[in-house]
Amino acid sequence: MKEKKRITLAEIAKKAGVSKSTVSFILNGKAEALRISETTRKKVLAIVEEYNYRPSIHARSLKSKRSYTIGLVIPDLTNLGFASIAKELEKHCREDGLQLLIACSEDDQSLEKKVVTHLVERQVDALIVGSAMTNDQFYIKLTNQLPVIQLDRQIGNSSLPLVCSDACNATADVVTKLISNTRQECYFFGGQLELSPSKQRLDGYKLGLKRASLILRPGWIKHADYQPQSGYKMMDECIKELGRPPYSLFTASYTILEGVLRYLRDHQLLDFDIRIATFDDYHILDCLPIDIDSVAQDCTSLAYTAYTITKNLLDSKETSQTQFTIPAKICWRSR
Amino acid sequence: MKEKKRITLAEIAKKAGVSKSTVSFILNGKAEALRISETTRKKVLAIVEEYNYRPSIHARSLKSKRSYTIGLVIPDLTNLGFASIAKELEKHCREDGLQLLIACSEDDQSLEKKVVTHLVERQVDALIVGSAMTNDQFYIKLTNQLPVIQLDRQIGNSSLPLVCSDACNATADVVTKLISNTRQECYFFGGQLELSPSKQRLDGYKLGLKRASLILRPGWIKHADYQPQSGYKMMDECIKELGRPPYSLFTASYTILEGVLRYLRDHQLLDFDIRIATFDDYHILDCLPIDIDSVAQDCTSLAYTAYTITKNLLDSKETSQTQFTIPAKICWRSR
DNA sequence: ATGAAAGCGCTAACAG
DNA sequence: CTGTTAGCGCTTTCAT
Repeated sequence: MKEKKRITLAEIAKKAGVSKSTVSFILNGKAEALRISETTRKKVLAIVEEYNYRPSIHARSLKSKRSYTIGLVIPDLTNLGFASIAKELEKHCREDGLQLLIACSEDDQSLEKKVVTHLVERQVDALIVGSAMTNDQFYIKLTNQLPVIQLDRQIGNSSLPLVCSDACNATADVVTKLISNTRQECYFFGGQLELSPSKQRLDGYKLGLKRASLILRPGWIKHADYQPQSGYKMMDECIKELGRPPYSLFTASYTILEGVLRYLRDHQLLDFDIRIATFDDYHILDCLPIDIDSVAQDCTSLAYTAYTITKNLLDSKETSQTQFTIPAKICWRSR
Repeated sequence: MKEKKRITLAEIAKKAGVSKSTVSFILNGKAEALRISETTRKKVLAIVEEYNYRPSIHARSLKSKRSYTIGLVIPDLTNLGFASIAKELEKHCREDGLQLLIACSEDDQSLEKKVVTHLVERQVDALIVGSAMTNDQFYIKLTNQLPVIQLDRQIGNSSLPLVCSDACNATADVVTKLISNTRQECYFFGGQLELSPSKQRLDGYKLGLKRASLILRPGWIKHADYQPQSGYKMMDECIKELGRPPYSLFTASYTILEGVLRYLRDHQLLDFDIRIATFDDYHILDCLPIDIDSVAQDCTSLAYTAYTITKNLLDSKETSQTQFTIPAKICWRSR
């Protein structure tokens, strides 16, 4: 590996017959502010072009105290929603010459602290987090070093900048529809209640019941985590309690739904007349024997909004609003 | 944002009453090589600890010509297989104090070049690519700057280091089983033939036919790309040709399978007695009315192997073998 | 309108 | 065994 040494600013300056600062100014768009002659500018740019010069990001970072990177911490890259968001953010960053650093927390608070610390040591200029924390104190402390933006999940009722979906209303709509089919029973299988999206989905469910004038019965709401196995187990419990599958059911995530479906399949209940709706949309829902309405988050918009806030904060543009709610879409499939 | 200035090497050295180099050596594990006294070492480490000193990665990079980052280029982060690999790689990197930089190419060759160029400008120490190229010339050129490792896809028959699944054998097994159920017909729906995994899957299919002593009929093999719509379309064509769904079918990816399933659903054919097997494993396959055998790549092992090769190349440990084939697993579901 | 020069924080060769 | 010192490539203030 013969390190093909890249050309440096100094060499460009020499070739152009000007000083390093001149080149630097031109490259950083400070040419007119300093009234550098058009001639010099053109000449320098030509040489830069010719030698395909690229400034060293590290030298620049060292000097300017910025790393031109943004950290993204999410629970899990294999979760389609977070992966979509990551992909969008990466694109926006790249288009602006930034680099996105992605790290996963596995929804483990201590691992989350660890990966965040790593990113901070890497001098990320800003941090976007889908946090598993229940307290924003850790992030508040970071706040005097860099902007921290909450994505998809609110930590407690933290006042840090936030972008998340309006899960409540869409969930309520879907649940109301679920009930409207003359079913006087509707279960809810959810994940960890400590996570803000869980609360919202539950609130939406309750609102849906209310709108359908259905009174919540004890036992209808089950909570575990977002693993498929948990969905399986909740279904098992539920059936043990009822002696049959519930007439209708809202699952608070696709993963929980998977567990439920697997249960139904394992027990040959896919034909049973059960109505299901779920949070999260996946293409495969179009292919199932059961028609499942779903709430789809607008990942593109979540990512775009989070990115915009981050940029504004980095440029320390004063933004009055820092908490954003993105409407969720509903994919209707039920008749 | 009052930039809480972090403490520097120089300050640590002063506090410890030693020189910068001493501290640097101690921190870089070169203490014993230089026989630095245990006393000094302890003292320095104590101070480092006390002030929670962290070296500036940028200063270090500037000096040492390494960025302590590895670039990963994949077609799409929302593809579960690639996301799993990315997640594993990120973990390995983090544990070694490296940072993984992830970028998506969207399977677009010119975008791929662009993102690679970005990563190279960021001075990544190595590059792991799931490439959409058909010619390795672009990467060969990079090779004199940094190690390039092919992941999951081989570019042409490039001799660059490579880690990929043994798709052929597992596919053959699954196809043989598919046919064994006394069906004398077996279709294949695949993606872009230019991509090496496509070829392998096709080879596996042919091998499977041969093992089952079934002669390939013209028209059985269809190729488009890996989009669900393509699966839908291929199914449509197929049914138009046959006047009924095929008796058995191998889909070369989960996405193609989705398209097929959607077609079947849209046309109320889910009950038709069709046998399907697919490449890629997803939990949801356990929940479908059709029992679909699937070939599952071992992402953990793919990632681990790729990472190990990369590390060896970075430490320029001579490794004789640079091309690795990871066995794929089969998830049997059919009776 | 342009240049000189002082670092940013670290590594490593060289000198003691 | 430890200290001195010269950069790495860039930004930016201050001169000219």
